[in-house]
Order: sequence, then C-alpha cells, then structure tokens
Amino acid sequence: MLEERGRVGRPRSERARAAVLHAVDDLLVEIGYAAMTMKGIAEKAGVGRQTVYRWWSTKAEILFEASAADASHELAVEPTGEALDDLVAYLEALVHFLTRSPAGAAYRALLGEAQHDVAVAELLASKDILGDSARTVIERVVREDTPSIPVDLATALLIGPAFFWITSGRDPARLVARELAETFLRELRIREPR
Amino acid sequence: MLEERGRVGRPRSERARAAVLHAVDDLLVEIGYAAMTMKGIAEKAGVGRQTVYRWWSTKAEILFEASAADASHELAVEPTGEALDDLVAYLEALVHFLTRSPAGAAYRALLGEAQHDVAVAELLASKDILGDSARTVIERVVREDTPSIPVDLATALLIGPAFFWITSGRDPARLVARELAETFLRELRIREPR
DNA sequence: CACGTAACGAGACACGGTGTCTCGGTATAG
DNA sequence: CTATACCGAGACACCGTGTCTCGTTACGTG
Repeated sequence: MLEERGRVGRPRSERARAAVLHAVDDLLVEIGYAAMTMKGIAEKAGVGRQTVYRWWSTKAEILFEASAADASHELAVEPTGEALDDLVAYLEALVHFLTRSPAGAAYRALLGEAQHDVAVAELLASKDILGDSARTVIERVVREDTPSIPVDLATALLIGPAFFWITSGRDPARLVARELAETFLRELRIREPR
Repeated sequence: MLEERGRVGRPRSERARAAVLHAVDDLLVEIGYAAMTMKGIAEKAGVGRQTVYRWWSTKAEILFEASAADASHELAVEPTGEALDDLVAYLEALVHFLTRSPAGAAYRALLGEAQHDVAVAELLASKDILGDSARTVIERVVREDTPSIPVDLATALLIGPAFFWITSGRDPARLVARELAETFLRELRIREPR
C-alpha cells in the first residue's frame, strides 16, 4: 500500500528522514525543546525545509518519533522475581526518565503542549508510553488471572504520585521510590489477598 | 517602599491593569491559551502594548495572576464532618477544575509551559495551588497532631492518580473519585491506626 | 499655578519563525 | 528516454515579539 502510493517519481529519501531524527536528538540536548525550530532542524540535518514537512507536519511529531523508542527502552526494567524490587526499580527508572533523560525531557515537553494543543494530545494518545511501561510491571506483579483491580486504575495509582511530584516541579531527590512502591503494593494486596 | 519608587510622574493606572486581567479571562474562554498573544491581549483590553509589559513580562505571568484566585476558590471544599466525603468532594472539585474550568485550563497550560520553560516553572513554584488545596483537606482528615505521613507525600498520593489520569489525556468520566478517596483513606489509616 | 516627570494609548520598527512556493537538479518506473 | 516526484536551497508573505518613539495626560513639588 505504502509502496503503491509512491510508485512513480523519485522515492523519498530514508537518509534524509534519519538525518532529521538525528538532528532533533542532538538539538534536544544542545538547545532544548523550547528553542528548537523547524528551520533549525532542517539546517542542522542538512535538509530542505519542504522535505521535513513532507514527513512530519509539526515539531511535536518529529520529537515524538525521535524519542518514543528511547523512552520505551529506558522504562523497561528487568524482572527480579521480587515484586517490591520490581516496583522500586520501575519507579526509579520513571523518575530518572522524567528528570534526567533527553527522551524524558522530550516527553515532558510534548505532554506540556498536549495540555493546550489537541493535535499533540491525540499524538500522545496514540502511544501510551508511560501507561504501557507501567502495565508491564503491574501485570508481572499481579499474579491472578482476573485481577480485582482494573489495570488502568492500578497504573494511575503507581505512576500518579511520582508523576505529579516531578511535573509539579518538586525536588526529585526528596522522592523515595521505595516508599511509593510499598504503598502501592500494600494497596494491591488489600484488594487481592494471596 | 513601593510607593516611594513611583513618587514622581503619572501613577500607574490600576484601571489598565484590571482591564488586562479581564481581557485575559475573556480571551481564555473565547480563543484559548494557545491562540492568546500579548498583542491580542493589549488590543482586547484597549491598552498600549508597553503598558502590558510594564506590569508583566510574559503571557504566563498575566495568566497566572488572572487565574490563581479563581483556582484557589474552586478547589476549596466545605467540611462535611466525614473524612471520606471530604476527600470525594475534593477529588471531584479537582477533576472539575482540571477538565471544565477556564482557570483549570489556564493552570494546565502553565503547567505545560513549565515543563520546558524555567521561568514559568519558578512562577508556578511561587504558589503551589494544587498542593495548598490538598493540604487543607488532608490536615482536616488527619486528626493526629503528629501525622506519621509527611504532608507532601500524602499530597502526592491524593492528587497524583487523578492528576496523571487527566494530564495524560485519559477520559475523566472513567475516573471514580470515591474509589481514589477510599484508596487514599485506607493508606492513611494503615499508617496511622485509630 | 506652572513645571517636571513618568505612565498613558497608539503604532512604527527590526527581528525571527512559520508554512508555502519556486528553482535547477536527481533518482526511479515504464 | 521521458514522465514524475522528491531532493536541497532559499525567496516569500504573514504574524507575533519586544523595544522605541510619538503626542498626551495625571500627579507631585516648588
């Protein structure tokens, strides 16, 4: 289907596409999201402006694509066999992602724009990076086949407190992942004994 | 001190200041935060552009001032005498604020900008609207003089899940305030028996 | 009452980003 | 070999920014 559309004429350059994504990665670290412009991206990538617009229509789309893969990777934690340790590791990864990682900075910027830009909100809704990563850990911790707690509620309970802490500008150093993990696990076990 | 600085010359017009704040309130509802410009604000207020910049240096500052009072008011709930009811009422007010109120829209927009703009982050940190309102309810619910749970942790546990739910674009209708309130209260009572 | 001073509304200004368009050139299908 | 669509480059009109300059106005002081 995709190939049929572009059967005629010069094919799109994957090279140009990769150069743009790479440029965005660099610029994000060098100058930050706010100072990033479509103009700057094109120049940094050594690519025509029209070429950028041919692949993506907004800065948000490029950034999302450039950081989504990194994000999923950074939020994946190895199972330890111990529920509490898994949760602690996940929350620490989450906090590190949100506060230290370039991909996390991109995610926060996008999440910010989503608050007053419907297009960005829909973009973010298309791939629930935080929710997916949390779901993986939660399903690992919850052994029952039919958990008594809805997964998305559990997601909000697990992620919510840390997420609020960070995005509302509180000091990450004062956030104790183990405490949040214990609280969450306690709640889980009250609802689901054994 | 403040009066001494402006002892000479024509005094600043409180009328102009009020006109700007009022214009921002209107524009927020009419065209939304994203479409709001300093130019547009000045014109809507019937005020010179320089006058706007004399009082505030950014759009964020005006919006913050224009909506902070509304926000505090909308997040204040009457005590019912029953802890659970208080928490439910608060969470419902919080969700309504974040999803329906113009002041809430302003707050979300500011919070969004704060994710990639240090100045806005500092502005928001200067008055912790959500945290303050939550603290009031929490201190009402926690009867002990020396609660075994730090207030700001409790704040994150109470607000976090709902906050994450909304800002990550999940459907507010699927959020059950009573469930979150019960969960929070359960956690509080485990830590603090009696 | 006159004078100095600073804020007033209005708008000109240079600057920079936006998204579109046009250019000559180029890679691929038929 | 021709048609076609993409390539990099950059011109273009548009808009918002923040500063500056008008002539005007309200208040303090002498």
